[in-house]
Amino acid sequence: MVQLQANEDLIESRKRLDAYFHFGVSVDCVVFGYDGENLQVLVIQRGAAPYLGFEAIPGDLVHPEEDTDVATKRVLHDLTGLPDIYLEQLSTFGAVHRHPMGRVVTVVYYALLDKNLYRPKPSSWASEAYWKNLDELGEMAFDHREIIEKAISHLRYKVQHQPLGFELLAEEFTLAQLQQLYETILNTNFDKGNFRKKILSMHLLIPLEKMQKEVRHRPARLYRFDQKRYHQLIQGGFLFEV
Amino acid sequence: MVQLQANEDLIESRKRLDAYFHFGVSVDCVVFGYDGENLQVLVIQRGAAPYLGFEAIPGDLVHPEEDTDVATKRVLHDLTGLPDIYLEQLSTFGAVHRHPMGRVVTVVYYALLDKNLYRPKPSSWASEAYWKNLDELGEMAFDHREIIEKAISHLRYKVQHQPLGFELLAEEFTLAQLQQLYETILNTNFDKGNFRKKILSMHLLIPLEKMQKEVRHRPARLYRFDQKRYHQLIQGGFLFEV
DNA sequence: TTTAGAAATTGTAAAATATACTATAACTTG
DNA sequence: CAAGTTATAGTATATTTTACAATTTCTAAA
Repeated sequence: MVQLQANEDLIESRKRLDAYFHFGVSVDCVVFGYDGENLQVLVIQRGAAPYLGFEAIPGDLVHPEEDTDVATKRVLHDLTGLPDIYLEQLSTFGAVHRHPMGRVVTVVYYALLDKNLYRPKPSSWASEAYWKNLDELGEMAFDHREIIEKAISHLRYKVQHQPLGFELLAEEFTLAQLQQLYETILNTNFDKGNFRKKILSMHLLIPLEKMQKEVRHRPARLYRFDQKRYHQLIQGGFLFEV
Repeated sequence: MVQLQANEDLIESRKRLDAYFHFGVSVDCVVFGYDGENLQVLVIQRGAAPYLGFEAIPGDLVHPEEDTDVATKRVLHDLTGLPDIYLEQLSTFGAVHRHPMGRVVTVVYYALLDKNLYRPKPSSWASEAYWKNLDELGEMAFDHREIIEKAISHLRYKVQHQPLGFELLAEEFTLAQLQQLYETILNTNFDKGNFRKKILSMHLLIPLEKMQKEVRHRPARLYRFDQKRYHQLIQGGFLFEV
């Protein structure tokens, strides 16, 4: 095995490279929610420079001694009060002048969640935190508009090949609710009977002995997504497809 | 529209945040090649500290005034002589101690190419540049081993839903070559006749009036991938599936 | 109590695809 | 020309998808 160079050499090299070590790194979170009708994204209003007063997605600089994955959860919690939810990395944006205060490369994560489970509360330098329909987005801070667009197209693609959608629904849901969600995300229509058959044939849903309540028509059966089964199936080469 | 804060305020904020601006950002490239039998990855041997003498994937620090996308092409060219090929961003690795010389967050890109078209030549601080079979990888510099693993599983996934594989073959190829490639990447076997029918039924291949040469048996027809047709089809909601 | 309305759920026949083979064609080399 | 090797075409069956139609089950109004 090859030896690492002695420590003094490293320090020497590092001095030569000092000009390269003036980047900031930030994390930004695109958090998707769903209100039963529209796909939404969590935005904050900035109470600090730059872009004071602008809408933005939750994000902030990474601490010098902090993994980016860890920073994401801290930042999201600090700004919006959301707890430790599952975030997946989307992409990194590294254009030179994307941040007015210096060179900042941002690592973008995204998450999907059931709106009814969490209520965002602004804190730290976020003066507001609320949900916004995708088609009502206006100008935003930095390149956040572009970031959201990329997250949406990623979501559209991914939702067809992986059972992501369930994270946007309550734990117990009807097939019609699931179908409505897919129709919203993918902007299409499915045949009711065929959608049902397709989804049920995957055996990824556990039918419950409970029915929908408070509807003015025949109530539908409630289902729950079978996470464990899904992981078993993909082990065996199963491909999810809507 | 909200006004940006005055410039002096920004400078003041920046001073408070200076501790956050000591990151380095690097780019790393996982370049896949295919020799007709094995899937391979382009590695260099490091001729500079740290990890002097170790194998690594081509990568280096991003310049202060350089987009990450641009840096990738520069770095790959500087180290291996490869020209401006198409690279796609894979993921970003941001663990605190992944680089011994300081905090370096790396943005990883990957590319697929036909080995016969380009011959890597080491330069700059790369003392060697060569192809290596995936199953012959040993210890590598930094977290590059982990990076390659992630790139492989990404490739395996992606190749099933997008016609990526063609970039690993010569421009003109036979159906058997294409099948062999898919079998290698996905580590399965397809029925010859059925694979042929499936692929041809997508109408993504242009049959040429040319035949394979220099084989000791009946020569096969050559095909070319129809990039234009593919883009038309996905516009209309077409889903590629092997 | 009955009935209309609204979905949920089930069923079905035809069309399209996938699968497992078989048969034949076209080339090279001895 | 025969043997070897792979390409290509074909086919019959099983499976899945699709486009509907029919039936069930609830609420709310009559």
